[in-house]
Amino acid sequence: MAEGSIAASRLSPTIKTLAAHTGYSIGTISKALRGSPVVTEQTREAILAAAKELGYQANARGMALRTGKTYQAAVLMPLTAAAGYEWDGVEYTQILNGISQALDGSDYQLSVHGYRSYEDACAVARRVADQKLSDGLIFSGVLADDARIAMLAQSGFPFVSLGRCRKPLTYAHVDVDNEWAAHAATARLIAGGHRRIALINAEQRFSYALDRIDGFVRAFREAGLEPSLDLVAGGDLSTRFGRDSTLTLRGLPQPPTALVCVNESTTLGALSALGSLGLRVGEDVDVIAYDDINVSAYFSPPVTTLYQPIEVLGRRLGEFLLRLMAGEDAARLTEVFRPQLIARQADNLGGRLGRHNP
Amino acid sequence: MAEGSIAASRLSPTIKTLAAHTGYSIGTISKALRGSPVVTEQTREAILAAAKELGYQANARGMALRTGKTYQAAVLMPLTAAAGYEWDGVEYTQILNGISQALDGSDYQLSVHGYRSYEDACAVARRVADQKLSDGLIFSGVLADDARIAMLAQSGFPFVSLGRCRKPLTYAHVDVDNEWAAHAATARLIAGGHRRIALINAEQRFSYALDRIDGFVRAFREAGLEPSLDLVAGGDLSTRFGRDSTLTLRGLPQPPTALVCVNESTTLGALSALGSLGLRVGEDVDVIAYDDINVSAYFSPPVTTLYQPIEVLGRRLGEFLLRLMAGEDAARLTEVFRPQLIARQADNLGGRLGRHNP
DNA sequence: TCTTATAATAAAAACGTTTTTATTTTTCTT
DNA sequence: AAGAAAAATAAAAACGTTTTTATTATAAGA
Repeated sequence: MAEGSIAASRLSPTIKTLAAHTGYSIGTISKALRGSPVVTEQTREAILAAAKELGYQANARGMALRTGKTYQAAVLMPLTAAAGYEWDGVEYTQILNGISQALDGSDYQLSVHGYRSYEDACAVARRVADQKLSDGLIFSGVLADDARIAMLAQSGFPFVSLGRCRKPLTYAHVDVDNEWAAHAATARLIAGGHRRIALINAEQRFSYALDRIDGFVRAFREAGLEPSLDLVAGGDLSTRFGRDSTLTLRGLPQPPTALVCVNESTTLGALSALGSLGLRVGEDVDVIAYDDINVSAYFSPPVTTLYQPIEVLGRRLGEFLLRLMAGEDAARLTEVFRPQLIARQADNLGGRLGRHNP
Repeated sequence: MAEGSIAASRLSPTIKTLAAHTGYSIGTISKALRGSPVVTEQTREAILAAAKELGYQANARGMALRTGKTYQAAVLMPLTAAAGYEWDGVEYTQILNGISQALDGSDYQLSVHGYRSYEDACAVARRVADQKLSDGLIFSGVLADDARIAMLAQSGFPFVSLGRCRKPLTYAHVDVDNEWAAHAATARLIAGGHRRIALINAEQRFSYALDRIDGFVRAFREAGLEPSLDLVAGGDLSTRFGRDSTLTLRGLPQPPTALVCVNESTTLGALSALGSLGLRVGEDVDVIAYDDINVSAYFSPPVTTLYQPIEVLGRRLGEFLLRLMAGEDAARLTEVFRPQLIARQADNLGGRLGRHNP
């Protein structure tokens, strides 16, 4: 008998197998499995026992067809195949890591949709929502005025964004307090005596790039100084960009004495540039980096960072999406993280400051 | 009339909508859409036109239920949430990138399944295959004797592995010629005069770790030398491991004068360790790194690497999986890539070698 | 004890496809 | 021009669920 049921379960058991095995109808089986109160406790137990014995697992496609749900949680992932940009998006592993952890144990599978440009991302988001390719969506790289947020918020499709746009819309999101972080880094360098401070930043269409400039400017203003806005470089956040922009900035008549780098990729490029210029971090130039994959400690020398493990944000993204899909109100599903300052350098050039600033 | 059809397509059109619109039966519609030869060219055209007009997109769940296919391509992704290991798996973004590119335009969606240990990976692989959660599977981190390969090859479930096991099985795979790469790096250092060479390697249960030791040993043997096997360190490939093992090795009575690092993460750790020991790359110690995300050029100083963009492997993984799922023979779907040597250092300590080797 | 309400379960319909079988229409033979 | 063969299409069944509706068994009320 045991062998019989094992043989029968060769091709995985369906609700019909359970029906045949228990004598109940498939409708009753379904209700018992879903925990409907109309079925007797005794019946449910018998069905659950049979399900366990046969190793029954509900067929996701059958459920999906009937309920209209997909049991998929989609993530938009930037694809950058261009040579020299291989570092771009290294943090995505950690984002997916976090989301995957959050989804673990839920009924949802994680599916990844690549995109190659912002326009592409919008098109993919629209397709996912229109065709109901998933029950919810997560994406990052939010613009100041982001069409995805506008579109999805209006259509009511569940989504959580990593980053906030600058429109007064209500939507679930997770973000880093970039204004605060840029302010903290800049203020620290100003306190160390720096006046010519560079900000190696993202392109200004990105919301977080603007946030960082805001914080950068505020730090100067609070110190009663004019911000060195001519030293704000905007670009893709590749290692190459970090290197090139650092070289360019250091070539100016009044070069920066300190750098604020907004991710680890640009930091690596900046350090590479400083190295090839023969400048030593902590002596000739100070660097403060933003770090989300805990890599700055291994640079030589280790640099001061604002550290916020992005995997934590990923986990929260996943949590929020699950809660959103379960019907929770998007307005309550928002969180902004403040990174932690990890001081590894004095940030005052060991006191030798003042050469460029009388 | 136009407004009517647009209004009707509010909730996406199904095959029934097309039937009503064209007057044909749903069976004929289906056949026309699938390109069956039994339907008249004229009919097909009419149906295709209607499909286009209404913006018809086949419902994946309906197809999946009927055909038993899932239209999902699954990837197993290692999750390492432990602090200090955030760099672990940075290359996964590029792997997913490549796979995603390959899948682009196909009917398959990319789904990601996380795992936390080898045992977990086996369990997930089994679940994916048993429950038909996807039509095919891609995974990496292959062991010398890998249960996933054995299991999947036997069951006939389509899969492509990134890496080869050491059992004589037939299965689709993509790999780097690790034996060749380790040999190339080691031979180059030997030619530079080095005799005490360290290999910062993965744990020896991994197939590629053994491959690298093979190449390492072969280089010594070909030079008529005894391999410095006491300088082979095995561990997780984290930055921390790279740092710690370098510190340990350099503390030996006869420390290595050169390091071969098997990925960029360990390289960063090793360079960090050398920096804090006050040793300069290219003067006190030579380093050759294996690099798959093109980052070594930005280290200070840039190190010589064996470069193989992993995104290319990812793309091939995706291609192979598609072809496998289309029925192609696994035996023909294998490719081994030889990385490119990018010389950025002399690798002979600028000639000052010989101190440790009389 | 006989209705009647209620609880428990069974049966049927539906989700959107593909595929098999049945029917109608057309074309070819003679 | 009638019948048979072939072609084209329609109808029905099936995939595995959930949900609605129908039926049966039980309990309550008089």
